[in-house]
Order: sequence, then C-alpha cells, then structure tokens
Amino acid sequence: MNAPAPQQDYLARLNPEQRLAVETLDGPLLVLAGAGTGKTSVLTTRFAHLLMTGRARPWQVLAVTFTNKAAREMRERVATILGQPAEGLWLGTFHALCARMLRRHAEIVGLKSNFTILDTDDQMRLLKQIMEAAGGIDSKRWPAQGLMAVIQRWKDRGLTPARITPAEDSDYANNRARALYDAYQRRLIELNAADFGDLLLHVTEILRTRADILADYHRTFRYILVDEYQDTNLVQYLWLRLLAQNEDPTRRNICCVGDDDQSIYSWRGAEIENILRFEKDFPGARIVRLESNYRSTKPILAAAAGLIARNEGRLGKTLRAGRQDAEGDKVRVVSLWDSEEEARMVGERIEQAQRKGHPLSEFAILVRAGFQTRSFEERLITLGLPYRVVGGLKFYERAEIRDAMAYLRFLHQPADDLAFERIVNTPKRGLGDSGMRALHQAARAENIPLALAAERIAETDTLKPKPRTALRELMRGFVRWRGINEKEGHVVAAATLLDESGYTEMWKQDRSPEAPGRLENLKELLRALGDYQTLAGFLDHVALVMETDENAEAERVQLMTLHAAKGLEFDTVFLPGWEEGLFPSQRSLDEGGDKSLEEERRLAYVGITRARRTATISHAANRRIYGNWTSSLPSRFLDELPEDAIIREGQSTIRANRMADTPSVFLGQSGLMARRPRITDANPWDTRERPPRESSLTKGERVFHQKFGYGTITDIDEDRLDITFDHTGPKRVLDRFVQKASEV
DNA sequence: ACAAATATGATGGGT
DNA sequence: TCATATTTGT
Repeated sequence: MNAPAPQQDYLARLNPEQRLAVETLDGPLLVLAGAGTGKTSVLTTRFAHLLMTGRARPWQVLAVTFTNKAAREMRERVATILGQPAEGLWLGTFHALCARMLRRHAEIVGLKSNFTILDTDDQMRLLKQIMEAAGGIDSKRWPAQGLMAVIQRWKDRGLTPARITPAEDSDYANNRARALYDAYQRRLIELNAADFGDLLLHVTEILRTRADILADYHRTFRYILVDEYQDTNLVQYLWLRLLAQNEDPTRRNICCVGDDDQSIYSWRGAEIENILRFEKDFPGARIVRLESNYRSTKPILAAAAGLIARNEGRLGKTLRAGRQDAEGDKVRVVSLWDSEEEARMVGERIEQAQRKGHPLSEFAILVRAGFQTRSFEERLITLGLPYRVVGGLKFYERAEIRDAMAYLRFLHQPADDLAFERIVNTPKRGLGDSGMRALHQAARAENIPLALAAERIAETDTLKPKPRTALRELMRGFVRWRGINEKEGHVVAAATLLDESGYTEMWKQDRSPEAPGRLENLKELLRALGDYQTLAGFLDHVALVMETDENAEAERVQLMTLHAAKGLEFDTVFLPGWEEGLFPSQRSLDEGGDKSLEEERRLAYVGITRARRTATISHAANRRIYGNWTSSLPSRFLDELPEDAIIREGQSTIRANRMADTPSVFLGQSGLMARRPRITDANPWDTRERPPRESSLTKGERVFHQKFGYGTITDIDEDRLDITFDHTGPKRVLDRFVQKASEV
C-alpha cells in the first residue's frame, strides 16, 4: 500500500494575504484572522510548509490549540498535505502538552510521573475535606465552589501559593483562601495528583525556575504555532513567552493566530489584552490581517460588522465578502409571543427547508445558555426531526463511567484516595459514614493511603463483620486484578475487575429503565480501553479529552451554545433568545460593566458569522425561567444591527400556523406590546385538559408522549410506565401522560 | 446503613 | 422546573 504523494500545489490555493501569513517564517508573527477567512488553512499550511521546506523536523515545532477537536483537525490536515501522518509532533491542547511535559519533570514539583489528573468532582470533594479539616468555616456562607473559583483564578494567573502575598488574599472566608489554597496544593502532592490548572501552573513554575530545562526546550523548538491566541489566559501566555524567548534569535519564531473580535472566554481567565499587546510583548513582531471572508453572504457580513463596530479597543478589521455568490437574503429578525412559539417557528422553518431538499446537518440552532436547548429538543422530537446536542452530557461524565474510571484509576494507582473513596462502597458493601470515618482516621494517624489503611483495618475488629469481610474481599480482589493487568493486559483486567467487584452485577440487579443503557456504556468503555496500549495512556486520554470519537456528522439538526459553535459554519443558523437578561446575560450585565457587555457582543458576532446563507435571529416576549413565566424585552443587540442588512418579521407570518391558541401580538419598533403571560390559561399539554382514559396499556405497546415522542412500553407498575422512547431513550412516566400510538 | 422525604439552588461556558 | 443536597424515618 503506497502512501499518497505529498501535495505540491498547497501554496497555490491561498490568496495573497494568506500566503504572506504562511511564508513569513522568521520572527514573531500575529495573524489577525477574521471569521471565515481561512484561519485553519493558514495554520495547517504553515505547519506543513515548515516541514516540506526542511525548515524544521516534526518534533521541532510546538503547535498549541485550545480544543482537542482543533488539534485533531490540524493533525489530519497537515498529514493530508504531507501525504502521510507526521510522527513525534508536539501538537495538542495547552493542557495535553503540559501534561506531557509535567510527566517528564514531575519530581521537581514533588509529584511522581504517574500522577493522576483530577476531574471537577474530585476537586470539589477534596476542597470540602480541606475546608472541613481547617475548621471554623461556615459551609453555607462559604461554599466550596467559591473557593474553587478563587483558586482557579489564581492558577489562571500563574500564581502558586508562595507567589501570593497576604495582601492579595481573597476575602473568601475572612482571608483564609490563601491558606486553604496552600493546604489544597499540599494535599494534591500527597495524593500524587494534579488538577487541570496545575498542569500549566506546575510546568510554568518549572520553566521559570529551572534554566537548564528551559534551555532544553529552547534547543528543541524552532517554531511555535498558537491557535485562538485571543483566548489565552495569563499562565498560558507566560508559558508561551518562556518557550518563545529563545537565546538563539533565529529561533524566536512564534506565530499566533487569533481574532480579538472572537474573544469570548474571559470567564475562564482569558485575557484579550494578550492579543492586543502582542507587538509590545514580542519586539519586531509583524502583523498580517486576513480579511477576505469566503463563508457568508454580504447581508450577513454587514449585520455582523455593524454590531461589532460598537465595541471599543479593537485591533480593527474589515471583512470583505470573498465568495462569488455573495449576494443573499437579509438577516431575519423575528419577534414572537413566547419561547414555545419561538421553538415552533424554528421547527417549522427547518421542516419547510428540509422539504426543499436541504440536509438537516446544515441547520444549527445556537443558544446563549445550555438550558435553552430543551424547548427546541421537545419541538424537534414532536416534529420527528433528528437532532444532535453538541456538548451535552458527555460520555465520561455519566455516573457509571465515572465509577468504572475510579476502579481503573485505583487499579493503576493504589495511592489514589479519591478514586478509592468513590468505589469502596459502590456497590454497597455495608461501609457507611462510621466505617469511612474509621478508615480516614487510621490513614491520617499513620500517614498512609486510604487503601493501605483499609487493608490493615480489615485484619482487626474495628469494623463490623459484614463490612470487614467485604473490604478484605475487595482488597484481595485488587491484588488479583493487578496481577491480571501485568500478565494479561489492561483490557482483560478491567473486564474481570468490573465483573468480580460486583459493579456490573449492581446494574444488572437495578430495575430502573436506565440500567440497560448503563451496562451498554460500560461495554463501550471497555471497547475504548482496547484502543490504548496502556492503562496509563487511556486514563490520560479520558482526563484530558472527555469525549468519544463517535460523534459522526450525521443527518441531524445541530443544537449547541454559541461558545460551542465557535469555529463551525452552517448554511442556515437560528439565533433564538435575543432578550435582555438572557443575551446579553444578566450575569454579564451585573458584573463587568462595559467590558463584559462587549464580550457578549463578540459572542453575538460569533453567532451571526457562523451562517453561510441564512441567519434568523429571534426574541420572545415571554419565557419560562425557573419554572415560572417572565416577560422579557428585546436585546439591545437587535437595535444595533444595521437596518439595511435586516428584515423584521412580526407575528403575522406566524399566525398561519396550526396552533390557534396563541393570541395576537403587535410589534412596536423595538418590541412587543406588553401583555401578561397566561399563567393559568389553557395549555395544550396540561394534563387536566386531557379526557380521563382507562389505563388499558400493555407491555410492548406503542405509545406517544407530548414531550418525548413515540416509544415502546417495557414495563408497567400500577400507573407508572417504563418506556423506551425512540429518540430519547428509556424513561419512567405516569400513564396519563401518554396516549396509545394508534390513537394519535 | 440505607431509603424516602424534604429543602435548596441553578441556568454561562471547557480543558 | 429540575437535579442535587440534606434531613428524617425505618
């Protein structure tokens, strides 16, 4: 099998400005890439160009992205140009690259190279323990989540506990945050664990204090490529600057690609100032602007441009329409009565367009906040339109997967107290609060891992007989499973462990409708495990990637947040919920004044520029929030759209639809006539309106549910039905909520 | 020790 | 409104 030949014409595909960005190889370079201007092409072509021209060997380029998806895409596209996959690349997310570096130098910060990367759950549990141990903190007034936020912010800024002066302490828990942070960091080291922030923090600290190690990396890296530079936080910036400030002036080749107008991650510690300051930070820097947009029609670009022009402190770019067929429909702004009607409008338009032959994958509904997806999901289910929620509940966040992962972590790393804590009584082994307290006490007294304490305590009569035998059995099991891991490999060991520990059995016994799905997920986990050479490699993958590869771009409507949509494009984009308090969000209005308002506006800009041909913005006059109806005003962003790029649509076009219960509403210039929400009015899925029906349902029967669509009954218990729905999976519902499918 | 009942708070986003 | 945390009951 021959490898495909490397491409020769890769430069010819670029326009002059893109080509300049690819061929300016020496010295610092900032590429300001507007939305849809071919940023990814430039980045990947530049990477391939470095290798093709012999300027660098694959391992001499450091290429950093924010998301795993971007890293994967870059890897694939570079391979396409080269005609073969490149080996030994330093290409990955900030976190993945730092994890790799930290494993090499772990001992410098007191970790072992096999340290565990903690997830958010673990962090929280650990922080709660630390706060408990510190004593005297009212956990009602000072929730652990607050401390986590404070610590994360410090880590985002590259501040180790030692670098924080008492004066800089947060007012959290009466200036005790710094001390708690210190205790937390010590405990992490004891546990041989690092949280996400630590990956960057530790590595940056090492590069700052160990000139020899920094010099090693300087010898290695000749070129640095950074994607989405506008989203870097301070510690990421410091890390990059350390690596880029090579003693060898011919190696100060850092190329950052970004767009200040798409900086939307300040809540994660990102500092837009990093990109605004680039020329000062890297003397002799050149700037190349990419302003030819090949994605969108003129009205879409005009709407986006008019909006973003309201922001101050921009580096400044003007997008030109670059496509041949850039004429197109104006951006539609639709006013609706309530959020249900909004969902109906979107569903109907998708249905209509689909009938004209447009594939569903070319429609996207982009919302401000995750909870907004629900009303659209319900509507799409009723219409029978398949959809995909991007970034919804992730595979590795499900309870059964977390449990299984804890088993594997503990198998790999017997000192992983947090993992041990999670599994020791799952399934139930009779070890409750008092038993756990005894374990903790023993561990703390001798300063040993929980598991070791458990082994010892199982030989004494501290515990009651039942938990004692169970615990002894479990610990012996792990000795055996570790043996299997050595001899027969991690896949066999994992399967045996989940079986013999009783974990799989626990879900087999579980009668709830979700149980079979959970067992399926466990099988899927074992399959995924087989893709990795070692258990350690798999654990890292899960901690850093948190996603499965099976997210094929199927024939489905795409539903996601505006944040998740960055970098994507669709023919038709719906932008619902443009209302004051929702978008811009109340929180951004409350906290940072103009600065965060500008970030919301950038988010709106990102949203509009996702569309190739059609963009439909909407707002509803009434929306249910926390379960009760609230009326809302149109977003100020609607008034900022240039009139000649948009066309406003009111209730009139919506009137034609079949839901005749919607009262007529009149539009003013900037909003809807005020009318109180119909709190007690009739509502099509209110159960009281449904004529009472004898429950004559039987197992295996097809039924219809207003929210979940069609499904099959799997079990009946009095008035409770277990139903596997075609689109949403198994659920337990009351019988009065469903109709026989034959009666619909 | 575990299940059920009740209270509380979230909904801003990802490695 | 829903999901989780805490309290109460067996």
